[in-house]
Amino acid sequence: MIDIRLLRDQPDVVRASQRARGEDEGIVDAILDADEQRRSALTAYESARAEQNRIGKEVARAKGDDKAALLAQVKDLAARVKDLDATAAAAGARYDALMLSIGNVIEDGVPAGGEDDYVVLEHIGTPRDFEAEGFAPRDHLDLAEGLDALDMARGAKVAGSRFYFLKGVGARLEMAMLTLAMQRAIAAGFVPMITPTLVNRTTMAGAGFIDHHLDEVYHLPADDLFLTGTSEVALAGYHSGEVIDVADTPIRYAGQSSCYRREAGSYGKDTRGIIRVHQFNKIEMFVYCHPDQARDEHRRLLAMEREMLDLMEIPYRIIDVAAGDLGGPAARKFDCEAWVPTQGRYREVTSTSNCTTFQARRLGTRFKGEKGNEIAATLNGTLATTRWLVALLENHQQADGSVLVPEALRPGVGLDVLTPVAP
RNA sequence: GGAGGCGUCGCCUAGUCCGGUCUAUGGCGCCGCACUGCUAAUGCGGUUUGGGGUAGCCCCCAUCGAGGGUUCAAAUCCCUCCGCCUCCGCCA
Repeated sequence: MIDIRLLRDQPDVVRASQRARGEDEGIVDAILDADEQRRSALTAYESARAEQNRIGKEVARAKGDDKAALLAQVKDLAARVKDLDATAAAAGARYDALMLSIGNVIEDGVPAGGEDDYVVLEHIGTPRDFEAEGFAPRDHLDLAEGLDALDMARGAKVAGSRFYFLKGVGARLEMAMLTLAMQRAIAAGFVPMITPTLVNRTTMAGAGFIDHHLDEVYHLPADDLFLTGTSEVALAGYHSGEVIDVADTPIRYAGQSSCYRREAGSYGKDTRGIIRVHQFNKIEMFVYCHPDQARDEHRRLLAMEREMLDLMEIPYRIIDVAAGDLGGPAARKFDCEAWVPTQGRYREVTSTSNCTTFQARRLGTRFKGEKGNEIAATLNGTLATTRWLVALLENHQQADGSVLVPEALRPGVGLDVLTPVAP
């Protein structure tokens, strides 16, 4: 949720943000109008209620005829208070619905436009020239099956399409990668967390996934619990309703969890291998900080992602995601995209968002500031995830189907080279 | 799944049986002031959170786990839900 005071004081800022996102800027005036109505309805209710409270105290003191007279007088008032309360509640509900539907105000410098209007900030590393090396690269699924590292067929048998088993060196590679990511996060001052992957409705809504991404979320109706698509959800809920101490120093968490996504609406997309799956693992960074520090903290999360990708020794680029592709809570988002040789293009492997106070306002996460309690800022970013295996396998493959393990992962995997097994 | 207990303004706690004087008691902590070589101790005052009104001093509304209901009036009565604790049952 955005700050209503910003919308009242500088509606043009919000209009410009909506325009850049390609969304309706008329909603700004709709909200201002609803806010006006809500406040006048509230004032009407509150003054009637004050009158009722005042007479109520007289009733308590009065006796006999006086009391009977007062009761007769206040009976109508009680009915009127009830009506005014209902009116105010309805006006409040209209206002809330509008406020929840508007996305965060974008940060200065975010490219305008939609999915294809991103700006490439930097390329790191150079894709290998397989033609010059004299062989055609195999895709990650071929490679992984050759290494007996991945079993898609049995994943489908046991759970359905887009499920899989990571097996043998596949499991070892993922565990080594996740462990390295966690160790680096700890070294950088992040508090390691293993989070709940099932959360209640309140938490899911607070993180913003019920209003906007409901189709992508697994729901367990018997218990009204939701499987989370990222530990961001649990980490955002962690300090909900609390006053935390981030006036000077950010609180930084690194959450490890399995992540679950329905991938509804992506039928036919990325059906080969593990690029798009229903369940995967991820190390997610999540930061609470003073709003004034959010921008710097965002760059710090990006730097963490870069260092980790550098250790994977894979070529990647960094993009500044366009306003229309940000998602509601983000004011700015940087994605790192790794080179996938067999697709001849870059694919998203990390994503870091600065949600400023948008998410925390909804979750009620505050800190003691100079002007009393203020809303904290939240940020998140990927430090490692299962999809990275695609880039690791494809970029480090050799002509014989073996795969070199990057230096940084060798201690964790316990191998320098992953070698194909006999068929 | 069953039985019982509990949930009060940062923490602990009184109040709930029997609705109104609850503007929620007291302690701890915290903040300010006073006193005191310094510290400590002591005394006095302040200290829930959110919203609305106001130029401002301030005023008003809501808030006793959450949501409904009864009533002129609810921390207090009724209903539903949530969470925690104890015991029993079941159990990858």
